[in-house]
Amino acid sequence: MTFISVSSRLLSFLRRRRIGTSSCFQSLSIGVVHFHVNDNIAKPNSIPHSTHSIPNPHIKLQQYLVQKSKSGFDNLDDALAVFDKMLKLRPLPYDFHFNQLLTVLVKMKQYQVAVSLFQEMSSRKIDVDIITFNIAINCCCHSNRVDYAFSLLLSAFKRGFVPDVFTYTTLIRGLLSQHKSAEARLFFTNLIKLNELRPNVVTYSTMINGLCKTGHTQMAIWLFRFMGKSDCKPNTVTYNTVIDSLCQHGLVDDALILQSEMMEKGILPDVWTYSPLIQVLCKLNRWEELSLLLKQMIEDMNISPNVHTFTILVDAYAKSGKLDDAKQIIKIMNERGEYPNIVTYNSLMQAYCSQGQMDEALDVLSTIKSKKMMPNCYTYNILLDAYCRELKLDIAMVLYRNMECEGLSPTVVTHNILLHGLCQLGKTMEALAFFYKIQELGHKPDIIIYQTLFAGLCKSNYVDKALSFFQTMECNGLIPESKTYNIIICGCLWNKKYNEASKLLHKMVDCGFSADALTTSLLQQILTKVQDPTLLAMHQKCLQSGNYEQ
DNA sequence: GTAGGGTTAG
Repeated sequence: MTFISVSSRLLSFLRRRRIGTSSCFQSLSIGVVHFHVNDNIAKPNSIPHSTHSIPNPHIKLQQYLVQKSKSGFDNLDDALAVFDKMLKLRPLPYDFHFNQLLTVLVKMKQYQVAVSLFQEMSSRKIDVDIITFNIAINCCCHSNRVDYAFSLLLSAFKRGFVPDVFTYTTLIRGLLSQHKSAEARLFFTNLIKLNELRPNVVTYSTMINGLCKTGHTQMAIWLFRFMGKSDCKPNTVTYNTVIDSLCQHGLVDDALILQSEMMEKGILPDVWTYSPLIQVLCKLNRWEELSLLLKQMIEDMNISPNVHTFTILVDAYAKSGKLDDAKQIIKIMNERGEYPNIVTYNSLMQAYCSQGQMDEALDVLSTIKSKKMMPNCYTYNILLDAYCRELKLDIAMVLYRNMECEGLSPTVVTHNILLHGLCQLGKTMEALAFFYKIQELGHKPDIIIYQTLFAGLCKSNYVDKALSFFQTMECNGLIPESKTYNIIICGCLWNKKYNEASKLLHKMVDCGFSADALTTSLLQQILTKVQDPTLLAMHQKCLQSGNYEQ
């Protein structure tokens, strides 16, 4: 069942409810209670007022589940065995016992298993409540089955349950996580209009986060400001979400203003408030402000950086060539018990690689292994890239084969690094063979792989081949970017193929690309060879907009 | 029982 069909049915369901069908829901609700009373199997269906009325096996079960909700199950089989035992228990455990078990599975991220148990419970007509439905709906959303989540919502309606703010917030998050932001917005506003939902701080924060993540930052900020004027004020999570989004968009000053604002309002920042701010200040080389912010965080607010925060610092120092500072951070991490993880070590490794200190980089690999950590694809890609840049393709290839021995599947990034390495060495035919080979292995080339291939082919004067692959790429549904055009136009000019270059520039214009500095320069070169009024107009437009580099 | 949870590679 698709979302659209479920969604439209749902909204009509809600509308019907607004037009005086509340009695229908009431009777449905009574029907559910009636079902419990007359059922042959003795099944308690609501939480008893005191523990005196809970049968002894249920008390033991509850104690066991409370313990498991803290520690989790060692493995899935144990959880399933408990479920089987619960099914055999007479009288049957209460709905909240089943909810407890499902919640443990959620904590173990066993979403699909939880949904299966929910289905099993439904088929055995075991009593559930709206919380059970909410857990199942949440699990569907986490498994990217928002369509099934909506069909569960319909089932809940049909069984007389009244969805609550948890149900709707979960579904909104599900839609947003599936990039269905338009549907989420419509769902959210319609529910409010129909008085079905009174959003709480989690609902608003969920919407704001989803809007930020789907590129609707302005709308997210509008909603955030709307919240500020409403009865439901933003909390730390809400502020963190917006601050993070502003940082992602490079709007660090706005983010810093928001961080001051939250403190003035008495909303305490946490480590997650500071991490994106730290990251963006590092990126912009605003070291003095960074040091003030770190001082505020650690000394004034008494917030300790976590592994994530420290890793941001290691990476920033590494990228700025401040290798000693990066090493110092690692030392502090070890002293404070915030031990470096694979990401931290990868950043450190990159620092050594960028300085050409390959022996030290390999030492980091040994450290990773000695600490019983598993190198990941990033680890190998960093090393492979460094060796390729040093034109040591043989070593890179050995490492590439090593990846598979360690159970790591090379990614499209790995293949691009090697393809680039082959092209750099002028081994164009080997590069082409490698390009075919990765496809035979089932890897789909992306736009960057194609760009590497085009650059390699053009460099070796195989521009016709590059043009032919350009068509193949488009047939495969990949949309060229302005960089893609620039590479291939540059190749055409290099090979004196002015008409082909001109055609590509026309195509760029037709596709709505505006010329950047490189395109403008290429355009100028073509105009010295080809008389073309359209390109001339384009070039003049570029010069007027100041989009030109010598 | 619902939100954030973002760090590393081409």
